[in-house]
Amino acid sequence: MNIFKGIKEDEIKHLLDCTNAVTKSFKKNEIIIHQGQKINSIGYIIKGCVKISRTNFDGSEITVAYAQKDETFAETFALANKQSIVYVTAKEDSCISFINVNKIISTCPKNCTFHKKILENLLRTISSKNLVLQEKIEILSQKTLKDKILLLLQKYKQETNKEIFKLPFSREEIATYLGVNRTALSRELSKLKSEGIIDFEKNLFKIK
Amino acid sequence: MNIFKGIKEDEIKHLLDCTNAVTKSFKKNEIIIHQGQKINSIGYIIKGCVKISRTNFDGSEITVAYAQKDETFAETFALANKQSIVYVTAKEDSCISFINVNKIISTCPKNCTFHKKILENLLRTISSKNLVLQEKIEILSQKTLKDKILLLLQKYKQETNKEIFKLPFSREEIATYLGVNRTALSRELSKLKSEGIIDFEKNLFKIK
DNA sequence: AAATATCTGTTGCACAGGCAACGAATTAAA
DNA sequence: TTTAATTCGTTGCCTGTGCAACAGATATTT
Repeated sequence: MNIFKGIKEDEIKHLLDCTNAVTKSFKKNEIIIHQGQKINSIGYIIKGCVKISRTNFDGSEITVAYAQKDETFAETFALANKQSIVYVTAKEDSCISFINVNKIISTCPKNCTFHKKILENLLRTISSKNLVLQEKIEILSQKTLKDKILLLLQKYKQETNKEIFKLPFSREEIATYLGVNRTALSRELSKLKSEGIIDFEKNLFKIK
Repeated sequence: MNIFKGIKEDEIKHLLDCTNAVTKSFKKNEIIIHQGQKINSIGYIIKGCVKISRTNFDGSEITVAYAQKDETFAETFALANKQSIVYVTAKEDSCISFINVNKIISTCPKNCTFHKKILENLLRTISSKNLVLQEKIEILSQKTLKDKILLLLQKYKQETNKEIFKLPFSREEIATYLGVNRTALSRELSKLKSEGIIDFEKNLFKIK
């Protein structure tokens, strides 16, 4: 699901026109949205991959999510016309279209027939983000690190639907996502491996 | 914000009609939505208060959120036409209208002018739920129980905008929400009190 | 190739917090 | 009022995990 699903190429172009969408390029590690920045446009990833995170009050970083090509971000703040509580950085060289959300919601002056479709897509997009957040909450709610790891792996296994699946994150990133210490993660992974519960080699994992 | 915001009483009635909404009553502690139940309607709370939670794979309970009068729940599952991964129970005697979400999205056959308004409201509702979930993630991402408690209290203080504010939850409920052990919560609360960082009496709290 | 930086795993130590057992206080039921 | 049930706080014990320090592996730069 993405906001342009079911909409033809030329209609997408038309839409980007009639909403005065602005497209920008960002280098790897460049900040796309700053924490505290007032937002009125959603970001649509034309090319690349971004990280959505926030600074904890103790200064540490909390990873909220990752988003890739064809996905959107900052919908929530754009809809509320609020300041962003997260910052968004380019994980690799990326290209982003910023689409004014009010122009999506309001009736198109040119009376585009696909406006309604976009609105419905936006609804479904935000809705599915909700599910993603709930999954993260489920993982974070696990009492032990062992359970957090296993749940995360299970979800990835389901997603990829493969016996051996790849986690596209560094150990540090996984630890941050789980909200735990990196070395504790390494220790627990090794333990799970020695217990024969999982197996892994670099970023390839397997649950037995 | 709720899905009927800005819509007149008689139009709401009209809408409930033209979407064939069904209204049901539930006793305290009665289950409104079961885990695994196929959902195609959103729940709109006419009266009462509900708890949204889920069963962890170890059998323990994870509280997702609470919802009150005029608020909605299960939008996410209804939109995806999916099975619910949460169950919803009445915290007190409640009255719920179930509104078929497809009838909200599709153009109204009677051509209601407020249909568009509802759709926009629904969008904003789901969007703001997103924020609520993110706040919970922020709390759960705190490394220590102390930080979790303080962040929770700060958020409630902000919400109520009062020096002394009430947490409408039992200790057990707070602990479940934070994903920690109840006695550990009590211990930490007492410690924070003795350190002079907070003060509390039953459910009334104060941050110094 | 050599030098440097980044990533990952290992281990010792300390302590936060889970769990069990208990008692006191409060509320509900008989 | 008495009894039972629920809620809340306290404490001892023990395990899980954060942290620091380090080493080896891998990737990047010069």
